[in-house]
Amino acid sequence: MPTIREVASLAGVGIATVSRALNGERDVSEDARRRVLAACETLGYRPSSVARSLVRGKTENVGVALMSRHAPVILNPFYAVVTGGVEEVLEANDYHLLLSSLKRNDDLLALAQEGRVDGLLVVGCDIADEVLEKLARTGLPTVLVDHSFPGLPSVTTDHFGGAYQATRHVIEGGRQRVAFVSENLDNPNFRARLAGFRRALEDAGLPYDPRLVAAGGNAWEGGYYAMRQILAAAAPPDAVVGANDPAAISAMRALLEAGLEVPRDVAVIGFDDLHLSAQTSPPLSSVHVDKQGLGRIGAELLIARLRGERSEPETRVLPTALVVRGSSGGRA
Amino acid sequence: MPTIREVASLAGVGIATVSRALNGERDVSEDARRRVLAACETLGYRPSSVARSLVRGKTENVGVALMSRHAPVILNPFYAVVTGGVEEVLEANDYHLLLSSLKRNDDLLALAQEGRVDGLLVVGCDIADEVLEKLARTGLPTVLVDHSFPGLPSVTTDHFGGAYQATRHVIEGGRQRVAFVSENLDNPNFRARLAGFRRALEDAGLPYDPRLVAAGGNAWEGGYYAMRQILAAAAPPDAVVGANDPAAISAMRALLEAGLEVPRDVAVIGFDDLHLSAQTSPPLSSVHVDKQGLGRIGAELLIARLRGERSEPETRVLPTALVVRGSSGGRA
DNA sequence: CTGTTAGCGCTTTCAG
DNA sequence: CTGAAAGCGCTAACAG
Repeated sequence: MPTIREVASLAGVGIATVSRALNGERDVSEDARRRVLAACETLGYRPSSVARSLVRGKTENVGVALMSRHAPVILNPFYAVVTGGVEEVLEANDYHLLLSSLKRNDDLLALAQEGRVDGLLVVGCDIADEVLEKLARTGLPTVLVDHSFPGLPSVTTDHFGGAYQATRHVIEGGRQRVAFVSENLDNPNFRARLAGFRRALEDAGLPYDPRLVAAGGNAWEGGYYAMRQILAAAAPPDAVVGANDPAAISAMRALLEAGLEVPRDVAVIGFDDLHLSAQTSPPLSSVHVDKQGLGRIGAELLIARLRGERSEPETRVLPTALVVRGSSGGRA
Repeated sequence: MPTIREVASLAGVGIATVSRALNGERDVSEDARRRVLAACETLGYRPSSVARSLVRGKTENVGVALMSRHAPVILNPFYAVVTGGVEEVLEANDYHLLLSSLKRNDDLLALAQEGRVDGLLVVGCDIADEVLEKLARTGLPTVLVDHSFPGLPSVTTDHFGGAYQATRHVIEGGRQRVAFVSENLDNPNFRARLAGFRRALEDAGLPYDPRLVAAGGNAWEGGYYAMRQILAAAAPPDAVVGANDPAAISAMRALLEAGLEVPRDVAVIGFDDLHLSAQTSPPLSSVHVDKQGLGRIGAELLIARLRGERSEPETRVLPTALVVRGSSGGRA
């Protein structure tokens, strides 16, 4: 790899002039600039981004850290779309995207402190608060996506409101025994969704029956097992709200196996509105989450911060939208 | 951010000792190492990866360049899975993944020459040969994924063989008028698939009718338009081979609209075996492509090269597998 | 307008 | 075993 010195000597100028010519400053004679450019061309020279980063103190890299138990993370249809939104904005702003799937909490701090990136987008809510605390203290510009934490800017979804919408929707369709299935009930986002579900029940004057709420494990099949638990514990519900689409979809399977028909016997609605949800039969109703917007806005927030335009932690909550398809239709 | 100098003075040693202690060399007294580690801890120090990269001449970053007309590229279900495979291997080998979606051919060369990455995985076959030529000349360790080019190591799929399998499959099912629908016929991979299709026809003693081959544009709906073209130009085929799954799926829609039933009237089979293909109704038969394997093996090839273990360009062709589902079933 | 110089933070000889 | 010193390739004052 040629260096700036070789370019300088070939062009017959000093290295500072090469630097100036390449960085588009105007204090360079047309003649010198031409010679420099020509030398770069023949040598195939490009300034080393590493050397440049060292002296300028910034890398133009943004880290996207997705923590998940399911690796590789990019295969998760939710996060893949979020990442797509991030990608779009970073690219438009000439930042490079460093994709990092964190196996251990420690990896995040290492990434934040080794100076490989100018800022960090932390996606998902599987990060321990204690790590977030330390992360905030590093001072590295950071934005949380799909998660929030005091002291850190973030962009999230209106989980409570979305679940409220979904639940009210099935109730308005005439359902009275509404169940809630989830992969787990620890995830803060799922908890918020459950809270919205309960509030909707309450507002409709419907009783809350704990036997109609279950978690079946952190996997695609979680909803299936949750549904079976519910079916085993009580009389079948006439509606099911899934904490997310996979939970709802796999719950449908359990319903089917139990001889229940969707939506005739049981209305089903999911949450997230993944692309694949429209493909099930019957097509799954869902609560639309602006996944790309999450990524896009997260990246925008971070970039504003990198440019020094913003400082105080800012929180953005994206609204949801009810998407009614066949699975939550009225009774036959 | 603390520097090595601060750590050194806090620990009461020279910076060289700090460096040695942190890089696990043994020429450091237990006592000194302990003091250094303690100092790092209290200061929250991590060596700057940028400075380290500059002196060591490597970044531990690997670039993944996906060129596509469809941005953001990660939303493409094929490449997303390929990237997942890459991610898995890079992470296991402590490389960071720099995701780069190239808008212009020029971006690739810039990425290759600015020293931000130690090696490059170029995914997809939308890169101009002339750019690949230049890329090879940069000397940066590079592996092509899902594409090949003389002089560059690569990992690809047996497109010809896969299409041959698919076509023979429908012929063995008793079909005689087999069509081929694609997004375009310029993409070298699609051309290879078309060639496999033709060979299968030939080997079965079936005539090749150009009116049964069409391209409908580079979009999800490409297969739909291609199918309509074919339906308009000739008597309906009794089987359709899609150059990829999206083409096959959208072709099914055109068939349906024309009053043809799948698979009774027309057998349909795709190529790639995307996750979503199993969800259509009837579920789409397809030629399975080991997408994760493409990414995984590409990354392995690159890493071997970065470690200096390999040198001569090596080409790997991954086999395909026929996946029979409902769409290519026998006539009713 | 231009060249010289001093680092950016680290690793790595090279003498102690 | 350890510290001083020399860069890695570049940018940014600072004098011409």
